Amino acid sequence: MSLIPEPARVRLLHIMRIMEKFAQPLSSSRIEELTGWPSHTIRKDVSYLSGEGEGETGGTHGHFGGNCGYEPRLLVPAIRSALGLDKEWKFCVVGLGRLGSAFLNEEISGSPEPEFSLGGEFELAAGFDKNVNRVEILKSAVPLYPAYKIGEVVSRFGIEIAILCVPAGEAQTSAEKLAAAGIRGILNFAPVPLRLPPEIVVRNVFVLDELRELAIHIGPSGPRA
Amino acid sequence: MSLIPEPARVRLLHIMRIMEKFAQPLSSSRIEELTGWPSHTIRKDVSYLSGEGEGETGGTHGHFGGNCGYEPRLLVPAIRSALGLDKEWKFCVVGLGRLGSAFLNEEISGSPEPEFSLGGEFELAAGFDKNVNRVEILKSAVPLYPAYKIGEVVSRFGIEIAILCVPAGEAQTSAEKLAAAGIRGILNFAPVPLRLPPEIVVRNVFVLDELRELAIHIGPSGPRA
DNA sequence: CCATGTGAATGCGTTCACAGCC
DNA sequence: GGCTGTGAACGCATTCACATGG
Repeated sequence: MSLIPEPARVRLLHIMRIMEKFAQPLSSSRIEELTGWPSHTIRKDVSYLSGEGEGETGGTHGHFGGNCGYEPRLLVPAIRSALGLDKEWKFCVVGLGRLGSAFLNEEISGSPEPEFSLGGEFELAAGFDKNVNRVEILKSAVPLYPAYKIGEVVSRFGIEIAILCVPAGEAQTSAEKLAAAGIRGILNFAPVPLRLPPEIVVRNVFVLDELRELAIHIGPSGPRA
Repeated sequence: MSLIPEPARVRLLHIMRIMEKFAQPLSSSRIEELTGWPSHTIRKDVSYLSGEGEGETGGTHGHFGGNCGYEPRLLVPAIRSALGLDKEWKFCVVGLGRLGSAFLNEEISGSPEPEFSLGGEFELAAGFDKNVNRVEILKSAVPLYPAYKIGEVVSRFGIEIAILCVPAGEAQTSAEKLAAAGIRGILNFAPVPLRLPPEIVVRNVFVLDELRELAIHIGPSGPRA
């Protein structure tokens, strides 16, 4: 079932994001301009979709549009369903410092611009913080709870994903609380690796590593060292 | 010079991070436990270092430690130099909303715990925001400036990297300002791709995509769909 | 035994080149 | 001509298996 290579799935994810903002058809070469990935790679990635679950037309041409490019109306749902994203996910934010609170109100940054919305497929269902004061002071459209209620709230609301924004020293214990509560995936912004049962999917965002990778690509004295 | 495969460099980066916190030697199998990467992969990655610039011992054994594992004192500097990280980098934060301000004071989250420090190799040299009010109100150990001073400050201080935390609508213009000022790398948290000259290295952190990738790995009804 | 170290084989994603369709 | 679509060739990272040293 999961025959699509992971790098291809990541690209399809980005392609989907771009297409969501367009109504007109987008050709593979136009997508190349927008993403930097070669057009044949895009075509190959899209071709994985036809090989999968939805063998509709049976022809060898134009599954997702005519000769002018890919039709967002056709491609976006196909990607969503092939990637298993045609589902509503509930997630929570654990740790409401400056970073964690940035995710409240379904925003990613400190601005109310709609482009920052997380979109319809992920619903922010709760926020948690160890500091009861902060929980009560922070204004938020989503309900906030003290950290000791993680177990109760996560399982009651069926929250499956958590964004972990606590300090490094609390990350492991917070993660274990989430695991015990039945969480299934954690997006970890705390700069420490988490030790969890393998059935729990962890994705790390280590800002220091990101800076270092940038530095690697820049090189000591130019774009290519 | 850059013969080390990129995936290997990323792993070496993480290995370096882990070793920085240890004084005792770490064996490849111990690193496997900590990272999940197989020990032979770690050994292969380390072996790339010997093939590169530093052909020191000439032997076929124990470049970076004895028979008890890798010596952090030896391995960490070797990785740093092989990856071109033995240099001080100045960076700035553009956009001081909740997300951007989380990076002030060299912290990554809203907590003053030292583990969140970005370490010695990256120096936060400035913060910028379009909103002059915010620039004046925010307390910070690093100097803050209104956004129109980006060009002046970046070139004067020799800032080479920027963390971009502005709303999507401002991202492209902010990035162009940075580019004109001579920035060489951008860590982009704004959820839009940036169109910049190819000599400028861009690394995107799209939280929505991270959530989606998590969801992909979790699958519709279990760890593996 | 334990550990690292590394050429050689394997496997997989990318790239190519061309076929099919408008 | 444009485009999508896809099997096949290619190249590179991973993995294996074994050599080397303590």
